[in-house]
Amino acid sequence: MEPKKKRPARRAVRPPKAYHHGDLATALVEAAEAVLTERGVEGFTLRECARRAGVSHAAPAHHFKDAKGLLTEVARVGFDRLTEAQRAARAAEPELKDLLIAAAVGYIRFALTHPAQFQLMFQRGLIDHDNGRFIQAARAAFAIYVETYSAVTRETVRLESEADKTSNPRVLGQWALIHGLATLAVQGQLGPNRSVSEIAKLTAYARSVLMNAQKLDMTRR
Amino acid sequence: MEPKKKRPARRAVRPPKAYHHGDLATALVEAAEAVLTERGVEGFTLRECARRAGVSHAAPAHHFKDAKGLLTEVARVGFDRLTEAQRAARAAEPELKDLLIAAAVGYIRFALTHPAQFQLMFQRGLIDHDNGRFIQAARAAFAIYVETYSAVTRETVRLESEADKTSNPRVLGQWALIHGLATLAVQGQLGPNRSVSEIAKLTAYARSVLMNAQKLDMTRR
DNA sequence: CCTCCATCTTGACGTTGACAAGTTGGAAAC
DNA sequence: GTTTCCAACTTGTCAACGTCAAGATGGAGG
Repeated sequence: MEPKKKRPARRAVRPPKAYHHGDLATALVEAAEAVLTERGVEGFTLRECARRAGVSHAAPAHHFKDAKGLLTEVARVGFDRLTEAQRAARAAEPELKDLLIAAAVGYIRFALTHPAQFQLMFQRGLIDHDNGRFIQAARAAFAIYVETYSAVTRETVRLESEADKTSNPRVLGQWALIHGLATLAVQGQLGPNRSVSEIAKLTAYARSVLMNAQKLDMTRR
Repeated sequence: MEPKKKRPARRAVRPPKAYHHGDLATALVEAAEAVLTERGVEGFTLRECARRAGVSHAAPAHHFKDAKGLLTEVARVGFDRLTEAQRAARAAEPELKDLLIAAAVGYIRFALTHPAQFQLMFQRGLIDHDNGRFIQAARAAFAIYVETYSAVTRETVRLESEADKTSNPRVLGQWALIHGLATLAVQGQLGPNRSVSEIAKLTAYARSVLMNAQKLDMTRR
Protein backbone atom coordinates (compact mmCIF):
# COMPACT_ATOMS: atom_id res chain seq x y z
CA MET A 1 0.00 0.00 0.00
CA GLU A 2 1.16 3.54 0.50
CA PRO A 3 4.46 3.94 2.31
CA LYS A 4 4.25 4.37 6.07
CA LYS A 5 3.17 7.83 6.95
CA LYS A 6 4.72 8.90 10.20
CA ARG A 7 8.30 9.00 11.40
CA PRO A 8 9.95 7.60 8.32
CA ALA A 9 13.20 7.12 10.24
CA ARG A 10 11.82 5.34 13.28
CA ARG A 11 9.01 2.81 13.19
CA ALA A 12 6.58 2.40 16.06
CA VAL A 13 7.38 -0.26 18.62
CA ARG A 14 4.94 -3.09 18.82
CA PRO A 15 1.81 -3.28 16.73
CA PRO A 16 2.03 -4.90 13.30
CA LYS A 17 3.31 -1.88 11.46
CA ALA A 18 6.48 -1.22 9.56
CA TYR A 19 9.06 -3.99 9.32
CA HIS A 20 11.48 -4.87 6.64
CA HIS A 21 8.65 -5.04 4.18
CA GLY A 22 6.48 -2.22 5.38
CA ASP A 23 3.43 -4.07 6.53
CA LEU A 24 3.42 -7.55 5.19
CA ALA A 25 0.37 -8.71 7.10
CA THR A 26 -1.99 -6.29 5.41
CA ALA A 27 -0.19 -6.64 2.09
CA LEU A 28 -0.84 -10.38 2.24
CA VAL A 29 -4.49 -9.90 3.09
CA GLU A 30 -4.93 -7.57 0.15
CA ALA A 31 -3.06 -9.94 -2.13
CA ALA A 32 -5.28 -12.76 -0.92
CA GLU A 33 -8.39 -10.75 -1.67
CA ALA A 34 -7.11 -10.08 -5.17
CA VAL A 35 -6.33 -13.75 -5.75
CA LEU A 36 -9.77 -14.72 -4.52
CA THR A 37 -11.49 -12.31 -6.87
CA GLU A 38 -9.39 -13.39 -9.81
CA ARG A 39 -9.18 -17.12 -9.28
CA GLY A 40 -12.00 -17.96 -6.89
CA VAL A 41 -11.85 -19.82 -3.61
CA GLU A 42 -10.46 -23.03 -5.09
CA GLY A 43 -7.81 -21.12 -7.02
CA PHE A 44 -6.38 -19.60 -3.89
CA THR A 45 -2.71 -20.22 -3.21
CA LEU A 46 -0.48 -19.11 -0.37
CA ARG A 47 2.56 -18.90 -2.60
CA GLU A 48 0.71 -16.72 -5.08
CA CYS A 49 -0.12 -14.29 -2.29
CA ALA A 50 3.51 -14.19 -1.24
CA ARG A 51 4.53 -13.60 -4.85
CA ARG A 52 2.16 -10.64 -5.18
CA ALA A 53 3.40 -9.17 -1.93
CA GLY A 54 6.93 -9.49 -3.26
CA VAL A 55 8.21 -11.83 -0.58
CA SER A 56 9.41 -15.40 -0.49
CA HIS A 57 7.01 -18.30 -0.25
CA ALA A 58 7.73 -18.91 3.42
CA ALA A 59 7.32 -15.34 4.58
CA PRO A 60 3.56 -15.54 5.30
CA ALA A 61 4.19 -18.11 8.01
CA HIS A 62 5.60 -15.41 10.27
CA HIS A 63 2.33 -13.47 10.20
CA PHE A 64 -0.25 -16.21 9.75
CA LYS A 65 0.30 -19.70 11.01
CA ASP A 66 -0.76 -21.24 7.74
CA ALA A 67 -3.07 -20.79 4.78
CA LYS A 68 -6.09 -21.23 6.98
CA GLY A 69 -4.83 -18.43 9.20
CA LEU A 70 -4.62 -15.98 6.31
CA LEU A 71 -7.99 -17.01 4.95
CA THR A 72 -9.54 -16.57 8.38
CA GLU A 73 -8.27 -13.03 8.48
CA VAL A 74 -9.59 -12.37 4.98
CA ALA A 75 -12.98 -13.71 6.03
CA ARG A 76 -12.91 -11.52 9.13
CA VAL A 77 -12.28 -8.44 7.00
CA GLY A 78 -15.06 -9.63 4.73
CA PHE A 79 -17.51 -9.72 7.61
CA ASP A 80 -16.44 -6.21 8.59
CA ARG A 81 -17.20 -5.11 5.04
CA LEU A 82 -20.53 -6.92 5.10
CA THR A 83 -21.43 -5.14 8.30
CA GLU A 84 -20.45 -1.82 6.80
CA ALA A 85 -22.37 -2.54 3.59
CA GLN A 86 -25.55 -3.15 5.54
CA ARG A 87 -24.97 -0.10 7.69
CA ALA A 88 -24.38 2.14 4.67
CA ALA A 89 -27.38 0.81 2.78
CA ARG A 90 -29.54 1.36 5.83
CA ALA A 91 -28.23 4.87 6.29
CA ALA A 92 -29.15 5.78 2.73
CA GLU A 93 -32.76 4.74 3.21
CA PRO A 94 -35.08 7.57 4.31
CA GLU A 95 -38.19 5.50 4.99
CA LEU A 96 -38.24 3.75 8.35
CA LYS A 97 -40.36 0.91 7.09
CA ASP A 98 -37.85 0.16 4.33
CA LEU A 99 -34.79 0.03 6.55
CA LEU A 100 -34.77 -3.72 6.74
CA ILE A 101 -35.10 -4.13 3.02
CA ALA A 102 -32.34 -1.60 2.49
CA ALA A 103 -30.02 -3.53 4.80
CA ALA A 104 -30.93 -6.76 3.06
CA VAL A 105 -30.20 -5.31 -0.35
CA GLY A 106 -26.87 -4.15 1.03
CA TYR A 107 -26.22 -7.72 2.14
CA ILE A 108 -27.02 -9.12 -1.27
CA ARG A 109 -25.14 -6.43 -3.12
CA PHE A 110 -22.06 -7.21 -1.08
CA ALA A 111 -22.37 -10.88 -1.91
CA LEU A 112 -22.68 -10.16 -5.61
CA THR A 113 -19.79 -7.71 -5.74
CA HIS A 114 -17.48 -9.91 -3.66
CA PRO A 115 -18.61 -13.40 -4.63
CA ALA A 116 -15.42 -15.28 -3.78
CA GLN A 117 -15.02 -13.55 -0.44
CA PHE A 118 -18.65 -14.20 0.38
CA GLN A 119 -18.26 -17.85 -0.47
CA LEU A 120 -15.16 -18.06 1.69
CA MET A 121 -16.86 -16.39 4.64
CA PHE A 122 -19.55 -19.04 4.75
CA GLN A 123 -17.43 -22.07 4.13
CA ARG A 124 -16.41 -24.64 6.66
CA GLY A 125 -12.95 -26.14 6.56
CA LEU A 126 -11.09 -23.22 5.07
CA ILE A 127 -11.54 -21.05 8.13
CA ASP A 128 -10.62 -21.35 11.78
CA HIS A 129 -14.04 -21.05 13.32
CA ASP A 130 -12.55 -20.85 16.81
CA ASN A 131 -10.76 -17.59 16.05
CA GLY A 132 -12.16 -15.02 18.43
CA ARG A 133 -11.83 -12.01 16.15
CA PHE A 134 -13.50 -13.90 13.33
CA ILE A 135 -16.39 -14.96 15.53
CA GLN A 136 -16.88 -11.40 16.70
CA ALA A 137 -16.87 -9.98 13.18
CA ALA A 138 -19.33 -12.61 11.96
CA ARG A 139 -21.62 -11.93 14.87
CA ALA A 140 -21.49 -8.19 14.28
CA ALA A 141 -22.70 -8.64 10.71
CA PHE A 142 -25.72 -10.52 11.93
CA ALA A 143 -26.25 -8.14 14.81
CA ILE A 144 -26.68 -5.25 12.38
CA TYR A 145 -29.48 -7.10 10.76
CA VAL A 146 -31.15 -8.03 14.03
CA GLU A 147 -30.82 -4.44 15.16
CA THR A 148 -32.49 -3.18 12.02
CA TYR A 149 -35.19 -5.77 12.25
CA SER A 150 -35.81 -4.69 15.79
CA ALA A 151 -35.96 -1.02 14.81
CA VAL A 152 -38.47 -1.64 12.06
CA THR A 153 -40.74 -4.11 13.78
CA ARG A 154 -40.49 -2.62 17.27
CA GLU A 155 -39.86 -6.10 18.53
CA THR A 156 -37.12 -6.26 21.05
CA VAL A 157 -34.61 -8.78 19.91
CA ARG A 158 -31.44 -9.21 21.83
CA LEU A 159 -28.44 -11.09 20.64
CA GLU A 160 -26.65 -12.32 23.70
CA SER A 161 -25.50 -15.78 22.85
CA GLU A 162 -24.98 -17.80 19.73
CA ALA A 163 -28.11 -19.78 20.45
CA ASP A 164 -30.20 -16.66 20.14
CA LYS A 165 -29.81 -16.71 16.41
CA THR A 166 -32.20 -19.58 16.32
CA SER A 167 -34.43 -18.40 19.11
CA ASN A 168 -36.67 -16.08 17.13
CA PRO A 169 -38.14 -17.83 14.10
CA ARG A 170 -39.18 -14.49 12.60
CA VAL A 171 -35.62 -13.15 12.55
CA LEU A 172 -34.17 -16.47 11.55
CA GLY A 173 -36.61 -16.69 8.68
CA GLN A 174 -35.74 -13.25 7.41
CA TRP A 175 -32.02 -13.88 7.70
CA ALA A 176 -32.34 -17.25 5.97
CA LEU A 177 -34.35 -15.67 3.18
CA ILE A 178 -31.76 -13.03 2.52
CA HIS A 179 -28.84 -15.37 2.90
CA GLY A 180 -30.49 -17.86 0.61
CA LEU A 181 -31.09 -15.23 -2.04
CA ALA A 182 -27.50 -14.09 -1.74
CA THR A 183 -25.96 -17.55 -2.01
CA LEU A 184 -28.20 -18.65 -4.86
CA ALA A 185 -27.41 -15.47 -6.75
CA VAL A 186 -23.68 -15.75 -6.12
CA GLN A 187 -23.59 -19.32 -7.36
CA GLY A 188 -25.43 -18.37 -10.49
CA GLN A 189 -28.46 -20.47 -9.65
CA LEU A 190 -30.72 -17.58 -10.49
CA GLY A 191 -29.37 -17.32 -13.98
CA PRO A 192 -26.11 -15.84 -15.15
CA ASN A 193 -25.27 -12.62 -13.37
CA ARG A 194 -21.80 -11.07 -13.40
CA SER A 195 -22.78 -7.94 -15.30
CA VAL A 196 -23.70 -4.82 -13.39
CA SER A 197 -27.15 -4.68 -14.93
CA GLU A 198 -27.80 -8.26 -13.91
CA ILE A 199 -26.80 -7.46 -10.38
CA ALA A 200 -29.15 -4.53 -10.35
CA LYS A 201 -31.92 -6.73 -11.67
CA LEU A 202 -31.30 -9.35 -9.03
CA THR A 203 -31.31 -6.88 -6.18
CA ALA A 204 -34.55 -5.53 -7.58
CA TYR A 205 -35.96 -9.05 -7.55
CA ALA A 206 -34.71 -9.51 -4.03
CA ARG A 207 -36.33 -6.24 -3.06
CA SER A 208 -39.68 -7.37 -4.39
CA VAL A 209 -39.43 -10.74 -2.69
CA LEU A 210 -38.56 -9.09 0.57
CA MET A 211 -41.26 -6.45 0.19
CA ASN A 212 -43.71 -9.24 -0.28
CA ALA A 213 -42.49 -11.16 2.74
CA GLN A 214 -42.43 -8.09 4.91
CA LYS A 215 -45.84 -6.91 3.83
CA LEU A 216 -47.18 -10.27 4.85
CA ASP A 217 -45.32 -9.99 8.09
CA MET A 218 -46.89 -6.60 8.71
CA THR A 219 -50.36 -7.69 7.68
CA ARG A 220 -50.31 -10.37 10.27
CA ARG A 221 -48.98 -8.18 13.06
CA MET B 1 -23.77 -50.23 -10.53
CA GLU B 2 -25.06 -53.79 -10.22
CA PRO B 3 -23.19 -56.35 -12.27
CA LYS B 4 -24.20 -56.50 -15.89
CA LYS B 5 -27.41 -58.38 -16.29
CA LYS B 6 -27.37 -60.04 -19.65
CA ARG B 7 -24.92 -62.33 -21.33
CA PRO B 8 -22.48 -62.88 -18.45
CA ALA B 9 -19.93 -64.26 -20.86
CA ARG B 10 -20.12 -61.38 -23.24
CA ARG B 11 -20.23 -57.82 -22.09
CA ALA B 12 -22.43 -55.32 -23.83
CA VAL B 13 -20.73 -53.27 -26.44
CA ARG B 14 -20.57 -49.67 -25.39
CA PRO B 15 -22.00 -48.41 -22.10
CA PRO B 16 -19.74 -48.10 -19.02
CA LYS B 17 -20.10 -51.56 -17.56
CA ALA B 18 -17.69 -54.24 -16.45
CA TYR B 19 -14.04 -53.79 -17.31
CA HIS B 20 -10.89 -55.01 -15.73
CA HIS B 21 -11.93 -53.54 -12.44
CA GLY B 22 -15.61 -54.30 -12.50
CA ASP B 23 -17.08 -50.86 -12.64
CA LEU B 24 -14.48 -48.31 -11.78
CA ALA B 25 -16.63 -45.30 -12.57
CA THR B 26 -19.18 -46.00 -9.87
CA ALA B 27 -16.51 -47.25 -7.49
CA LEU B 28 -14.76 -43.90 -7.86
CA VAL B 29 -17.95 -41.97 -7.27
CA GLU B 30 -18.62 -43.95 -4.11
CA ALA B 31 -15.03 -43.46 -2.96
CA ALA B 32 -15.36 -39.74 -3.64
CA GLU B 33 -18.52 -39.56 -1.56
CA ALA B 34 -16.74 -41.31 1.29
CA VAL B 35 -13.76 -38.95 1.07
CA LEU B 36 -16.08 -35.95 1.05
CA THR B 37 -17.93 -37.07 4.14
CA GLU B 38 -14.72 -37.89 5.97
CA ARG B 39 -12.50 -35.02 4.94
CA GLY B 40 -14.88 -32.37 3.64
CA VAL B 41 -14.82 -30.58 0.32
CA GLU B 42 -11.38 -29.07 0.77
CA GLY B 43 -9.92 -32.41 1.86
CA PHE B 44 -10.95 -34.08 -1.37
CA THR B 45 -8.21 -35.71 -3.41
CA LEU B 46 -8.34 -37.56 -6.69
CA ARG B 47 -5.49 -39.83 -5.70
CA GLU B 48 -7.20 -40.77 -2.47
CA CYS B 49 -10.26 -41.83 -4.42
CA ALA B 50 -8.12 -43.95 -6.70
CA ARG B 51 -6.43 -45.49 -3.67
CA ARG B 52 -9.76 -46.43 -2.14
CA ALA B 53 -10.95 -47.92 -5.38
CA GLY B 54 -7.75 -49.95 -5.49
CA VAL B 55 -6.42 -48.57 -8.74
CA SER B 56 -3.46 -46.47 -9.73
CA HIS B 57 -3.51 -42.70 -9.44
CA ALA B 58 -3.96 -42.16 -13.14
CA ALA B 59 -6.82 -44.58 -13.62
CA PRO B 60 -9.64 -42.07 -12.95
CA ALA B 61 -8.61 -40.07 -15.98
CA HIS B 62 -10.04 -42.72 -18.26
CA HIS B 63 -13.51 -42.31 -16.76
CA PHE B 64 -13.54 -38.66 -15.75
CA LYS B 65 -11.49 -36.10 -17.55
CA ASP B 66 -10.14 -34.65 -14.33
CA ALA B 67 -11.01 -34.01 -10.70
CA LYS B 68 -13.69 -31.56 -11.72
CA GLY B 69 -15.26 -34.24 -13.86
CA LEU B 70 -15.54 -36.67 -10.97
CA LEU B 71 -16.85 -34.01 -8.62
CA THR B 72 -19.44 -32.98 -11.19
CA GLU B 73 -20.70 -36.53 -11.30
CA VAL B 74 -20.80 -36.70 -7.49
CA ALA B 75 -22.77 -33.47 -7.44
CA ARG B 76 -25.15 -34.82 -10.04
CA VAL B 77 -25.80 -37.91 -7.94
CA GLY B 78 -26.26 -35.58 -4.98
CA PHE B 79 -28.98 -33.66 -6.79
CA ASP B 80 -30.69 -36.93 -7.64
CA ARG B 81 -30.63 -37.80 -3.97
CA LEU B 82 -31.95 -34.37 -3.05
CA THR B 83 -34.80 -34.80 -5.49
CA GLU B 84 -35.56 -38.19 -4.04
CA ALA B 85 -35.36 -36.88 -0.46
CA GLN B 86 -37.96 -34.22 -1.23
CA ARG B 87 -40.15 -36.70 -3.04
CA ALA B 88 -40.02 -39.18 -0.19
CA ALA B 89 -40.69 -36.57 2.48
CA ARG B 90 -43.62 -35.29 0.49
CA ALA B 91 -44.98 -38.79 0.00
CA ALA B 92 -44.94 -39.39 3.75
CA GLU B 93 -47.07 -36.33 4.46
CA PRO B 94 -50.83 -36.99 4.59
CA GLU B 95 -52.02 -33.38 4.82
CA LEU B 96 -52.17 -31.57 1.50
CA LYS B 97 -51.53 -28.21 3.06
CA ASP B 98 -48.30 -29.49 4.64
CA LEU B 99 -46.81 -30.98 1.49
CA LEU B 100 -44.60 -28.02 0.84
CA ILE B 101 -43.26 -27.98 4.36
CA ALA B 102 -42.65 -31.70 4.20
CA ALA B 103 -40.64 -31.30 1.01
CA ALA B 104 -38.72 -28.43 2.55
CA VAL B 105 -37.87 -30.45 5.62
CA GLY B 106 -36.69 -33.21 3.32
CA TYR B 107 -34.45 -30.65 1.62
CA ILE B 108 -32.95 -29.51 4.90
CA ARG B 109 -32.61 -32.99 6.27
CA PHE B 110 -30.66 -33.98 3.18
CA ALA B 111 -28.36 -31.02 3.61
CA LEU B 112 -27.70 -31.88 7.25
CA THR B 113 -27.09 -35.55 6.62
CA HIS B 114 -24.84 -34.97 3.60
CA PRO B 115 -23.17 -31.66 4.47
CA ALA B 116 -20.08 -32.01 2.33
CA GLN B 117 -22.03 -33.19 -0.70
CA PHE B 118 -24.51 -30.39 -0.26
CA GLN B 119 -21.73 -27.85 -0.05
CA LEU B 120 -20.14 -29.28 -3.17
CA MET B 121 -23.42 -29.19 -5.09
CA PHE B 122 -23.77 -25.47 -4.57
CA GLN B 123 -20.20 -24.46 -5.10
CA ARG B 124 -18.81 -22.73 -8.12
CA GLY B 125 -15.41 -23.62 -9.46
CA LEU B 126 -15.33 -27.25 -8.40
CA ILE B 127 -18.06 -28.28 -10.80
CA ASP B 128 -18.53 -28.13 -14.53
CA HIS B 129 -21.70 -26.10 -14.69
CA ASP B 130 -22.00 -26.71 -18.43
CA ASN B 131 -22.41 -30.45 -17.98
CA GLY B 132 -25.82 -31.32 -19.36
CA ARG B 133 -26.58 -34.18 -16.99
CA PHE B 134 -25.62 -32.05 -14.02
CA ILE B 135 -27.84 -29.19 -15.15
CA GLN B 136 -30.74 -31.54 -15.63
CA ALA B 137 -30.34 -33.12 -12.20
CA ALA B 138 -30.08 -29.74 -10.51
CA ARG B 139 -33.14 -28.49 -12.32
CA ALA B 140 -35.10 -31.59 -11.36
CA ALA B 141 -34.45 -30.98 -7.67
CA PHE B 142 -35.88 -27.50 -7.97
CA ALA B 143 -38.71 -28.69 -10.16
CA ILE B 144 -39.90 -31.00 -7.39
CA TYR B 145 -40.23 -28.05 -5.13
CA VAL B 146 -41.99 -25.90 -7.70
CA GLU B 147 -44.32 -28.77 -8.43
CA THR B 148 -45.18 -29.17 -4.77
CA TYR B 149 -45.62 -25.46 -4.35
CA SER B 150 -47.94 -25.48 -7.27
CA ALA B 151 -49.95 -28.39 -5.87
CA VAL B 152 -50.37 -26.73 -2.50
CA THR B 153 -51.10 -23.20 -3.59
CA ARG B 154 -53.06 -24.06 -6.72
CA GLU B 155 -50.96 -21.54 -8.57
CA THR B 156 -49.80 -22.78 -11.90
CA VAL B 157 -46.09 -22.50 -12.05
CA ARG B 158 -44.28 -23.81 -15.03
CA LEU B 159 -40.56 -24.33 -15.23
CA GLU B 160 -39.64 -24.03 -18.82
CA SER B 161 -36.40 -22.16 -18.90
CA GLU B 162 -33.66 -21.27 -16.44
CA ALA B 163 -34.94 -17.72 -16.27
CA ASP B 164 -38.21 -18.93 -14.84
CA LYS B 165 -36.58 -19.62 -11.51
CA THR B 166 -36.52 -15.92 -10.90
CA SER B 167 -39.80 -15.13 -12.57
CA ASN B 168 -42.10 -15.85 -9.65
CA PRO B 169 -41.04 -13.97 -6.52
CA ARG B 170 -43.27 -16.14 -4.36
CA VAL B 171 -41.54 -19.37 -5.38
CA LEU B 172 -38.13 -17.78 -5.39
CA GLY B 173 -38.72 -16.48 -1.90
CA GLN B 174 -39.75 -19.86 -0.59
CA TRP B 175 -36.82 -21.58 -2.24
CA ALA B 176 -34.39 -18.99 -0.95
CA LEU B 177 -35.77 -19.35 2.54
CA ILE B 178 -35.30 -23.08 2.59
CA HIS B 179 -31.94 -22.96 0.90
CA GLY B 180 -30.80 -20.28 3.31
CA LEU B 181 -31.87 -22.32 6.29
CA ALA B 182 -30.12 -25.37 4.88
CA THR B 183 -26.83 -23.61 4.15
CA LEU B 184 -26.74 -21.75 7.44
CA ALA B 185 -27.44 -24.96 9.31
CA VAL B 186 -24.84 -26.92 7.37
CA GLN B 187 -22.16 -24.33 8.04
CA GLY B 188 -22.93 -24.35 11.72
CA GLN B 189 -24.11 -20.75 11.73
CA LEU B 190 -27.19 -21.76 13.68
CA GLY B 191 -25.15 -23.23 16.46
CA PRO B 192 -23.31 -26.53 16.56
CA ASN B 193 -25.28 -29.34 15.00
CA ARG B 194 -23.80 -32.67 13.99
CA SER B 195 -25.69 -34.73 16.54
CA VAL B 196 -28.93 -36.36 15.49
CA SER B 197 -30.91 -34.57 18.16
CA GLU B 198 -29.56 -31.24 16.99
CA ILE B 199 -30.57 -32.05 13.45
CA ALA B 200 -34.05 -32.92 14.63
CA LYS B 201 -34.22 -29.67 16.55
CA LEU B 202 -33.13 -27.67 13.53
CA THR B 203 -35.64 -29.25 11.21
CA ALA B 204 -38.27 -28.54 13.83
CA TYR B 205 -37.17 -24.92 13.84
CA ALA B 206 -37.24 -24.86 10.09
CA ARG B 207 -40.71 -26.34 10.17
CA SER B 208 -41.96 -23.58 12.45
CA VAL B 209 -40.32 -20.87 10.36
CA LEU B 210 -41.86 -22.30 7.23
CA MET B 211 -45.23 -22.78 8.86
CA ASN B 212 -45.16 -19.16 9.83
CA ALA B 213 -44.19 -18.04 6.33
CA GLN B 214 -46.77 -20.21 4.67
CA LYS B 215 -49.55 -19.23 7.03
CA LEU B 216 -48.83 -15.63 6.14
CA ASP B 217 -48.82 -16.56 2.51
CA MET B 218 -52.21 -18.14 2.90
CA THR B 219 -53.62 -15.28 4.92
CA ARG B 220 -52.85 -12.89 2.18
CA ARG B 221 -54.31 -14.98 -0.58
C1' DC C 1 29.42 0.20 18.24
C1' DC C 2 27.48 -4.11 19.37
C1' DT C 3 24.07 -7.38 20.22
C1' DC C 4 19.76 -9.48 19.64
C1' DC C 5 15.76 -11.07 17.62
C1' DA C 6 11.78 -10.42 14.69
C1' DT C 7 11.60 -10.69 9.86
C1' DC C 8 12.52 -12.69 5.79
C1' DT C 9 15.16 -16.19 2.60
C1' DT C 10 16.76 -20.51 0.95
C1' DG C 11 16.33 -25.18 0.56
C1' DA C 12 14.12 -29.42 1.22
C1' DC C 13 10.30 -33.00 1.78
C1' DG C 14 6.07 -35.21 0.83
C1' DT C 15 1.82 -34.77 -1.79
C1' DT C 16 -1.05 -33.26 -5.37
C1' DG C 17 -3.25 -33.00 -10.50
C1' DA C 18 -2.04 -33.76 -14.99
C1' DC C 19 0.38 -35.67 -18.85
C1' DA C 20 2.95 -39.25 -21.70
C1' DA C 21 4.19 -43.65 -22.83
C1' DG C 22 4.00 -48.44 -22.01
C1' DT C 23 1.22 -52.86 -20.60
C1' DT C 24 -2.68 -55.96 -20.41
C1' DG C 25 -6.46 -58.65 -21.32
C1' DG C 26 -11.01 -59.59 -23.21
C1' DA C 27 -14.06 -58.95 -27.32
C1' DA C 28 -14.34 -59.31 -32.01
C1' DA C 29 -12.72 -60.69 -36.30
C1' DC C 30 -10.98 -64.15 -38.86
C1' DG D 1 -8.82 -71.14 -31.70
C1' DT D 2 -5.76 -68.03 -32.99
C1' DT D 3 -4.87 -63.30 -33.88
C1' DT D 4 -5.78 -58.52 -33.73
C1' DC D 5 -7.07 -54.51 -31.56
C1' DC D 6 -8.22 -51.09 -28.40
C1' DA D 7 -10.25 -49.59 -24.09
C1' DA D 8 -8.68 -49.96 -19.50
C1' DC D 9 -5.14 -49.62 -16.47
C1' DT D 10 0.00 -48.83 -14.85
C1' DT D 11 4.33 -46.59 -14.34
C1' DG D 12 6.97 -42.69 -14.53
C1' DT D 13 7.52 -37.88 -14.70
C1' DC D 14 6.66 -32.86 -14.08
C1' DA D 15 5.60 -28.43 -12.02
C1' DA D 16 3.28 -26.54 -8.19
C1' DC D 17 1.65 -26.66 -3.65
C1' DG D 18 1.89 -26.27 1.86
C1' DT D 19 4.85 -26.84 5.51
C1' DC D 20 9.05 -27.23 8.08
C1' DA D 21 14.03 -26.33 9.30
C1' DA D 22 18.00 -23.68 9.15
C1' DG D 23 20.45 -19.68 7.72
C1' DA D 24 20.78 -14.60 6.56
C1' DT D 25 19.68 -9.60 7.55
C1' DG D 26 18.95 -5.37 9.36
C1' DG D 27 16.83 -2.06 12.64
C1' DA D 28 16.10 -1.12 17.61
C1' DG D 29 17.81 -1.03 22.21
C1' DG D 30 21.66 -1.26 25.01
